[in-house]
Amino acid sequence: MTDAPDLQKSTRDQILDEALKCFAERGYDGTSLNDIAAGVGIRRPSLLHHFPSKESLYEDLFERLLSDWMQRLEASIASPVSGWDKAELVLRAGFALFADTPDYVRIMRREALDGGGHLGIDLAAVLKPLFDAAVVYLEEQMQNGTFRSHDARHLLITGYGAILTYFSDAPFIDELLEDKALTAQNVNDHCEHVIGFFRAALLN
Amino acid sequence: MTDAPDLQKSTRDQILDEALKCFAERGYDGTSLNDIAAGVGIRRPSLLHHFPSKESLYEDLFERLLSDWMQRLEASIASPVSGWDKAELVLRAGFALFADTPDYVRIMRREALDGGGHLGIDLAAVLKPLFDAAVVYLEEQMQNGTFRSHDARHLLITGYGAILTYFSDAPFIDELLEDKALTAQNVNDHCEHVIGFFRAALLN
DNA sequence: ATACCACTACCTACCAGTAGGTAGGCACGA
DNA sequence: TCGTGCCTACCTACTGGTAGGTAGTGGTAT
Repeated sequence: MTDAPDLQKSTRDQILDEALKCFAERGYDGTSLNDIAAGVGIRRPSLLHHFPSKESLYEDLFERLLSDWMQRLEASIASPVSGWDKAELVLRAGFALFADTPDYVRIMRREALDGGGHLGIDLAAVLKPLFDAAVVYLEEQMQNGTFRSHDARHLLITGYGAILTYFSDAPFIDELLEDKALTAQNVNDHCEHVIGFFRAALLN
Repeated sequence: MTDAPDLQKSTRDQILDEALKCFAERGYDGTSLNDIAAGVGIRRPSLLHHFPSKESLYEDLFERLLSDWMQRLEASIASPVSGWDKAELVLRAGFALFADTPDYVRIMRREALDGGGHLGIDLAAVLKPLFDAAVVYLEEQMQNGTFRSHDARHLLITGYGAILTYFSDAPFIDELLEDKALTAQNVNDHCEHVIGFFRAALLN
């Protein structure tokens, strides 16, 4: 409980930080416990003193990030604005979220690629309620003429892909842009672009 | 799509087929040569009789798929239509390409996630000329008023993410849609949606 | 104080299992 | 007879995980 000036993070937190980096960069199978332990500066058995297994370490990490995301997203979803402003708010919240946690994004993307199957947590099941709520919202806006008509489900999937990709594929996009994708400037440019693009597509 | 009778397929081609499936599903590190060999019905050393190493098998596969893609894309890019029709043509060509080769898409996505680093081939370097040409084309269309103004580079990245994601994350999207994402019907729906969405965003 | 105790965090040494890859032999068709 | 295609047997390196030991810490009874 001594919340004194944290000169140094606990070993456990250092492990989680390093694991996040490694899993994001090289994936679950591409990361060995030795890699993580070495990054922290301890031996593998010492790491396994803090987490009972590789899988449980990954699950801890994954669940923590997922609940972080849900909290932040729900905060913006619950806000009382409406119409385009709400869509823009959520888009901006998503961008800010991803920009803050690009390593999380890559892990999520890897999970989506694998179909979430290789671990206990079902990513899609957690996100589906949000998805369904967004579908209802979009269809309302389309029906009352605020938004142009699109297929709400496919629209959401398009938006999901458009935003997530910029962060998950950052190493690739670096090369296309001939510049670091994740600089504050470039992230901001992409955010403004996506919002402008969606506005152009949805509003008359 | 309807391949020639399997009886006629060389072992080498069977290996390439099985490797494609495995690498797409579980990634490079998640796939062992035993997995591939077992899928073909031979032992691992027999597989290594056809390919000198796991890495070279992967590279063969990857280069083959990349040149397939380039061929098909260039065919549609070279067509003499212009304005929105050209954008639509290329979008449709991309969709058809991805729909035909969803396993390739997942491998490409994995490669983009890893930054293409862990193998010799530089995906971004190959795609960059296409990217640059598309930027020039879009900026022309925007300047002469055919398209609304957007940041061409970010627009392309958005499009890339929107289309690729539907195929790469199919297992995840299955659950959101409560239906198989890759049925002909759903692929077609998504294609029409994306085209409608881009048309709405680009045309006045 | 001091001796004892329980506990944490780390270590070395080791395990069984599996990875990619090699060596060498056997069957068979040109 | 030679090359191809496949095999079994084996190698080394590394995986996740375990066993057992050792510092250091902090509380507590003497």
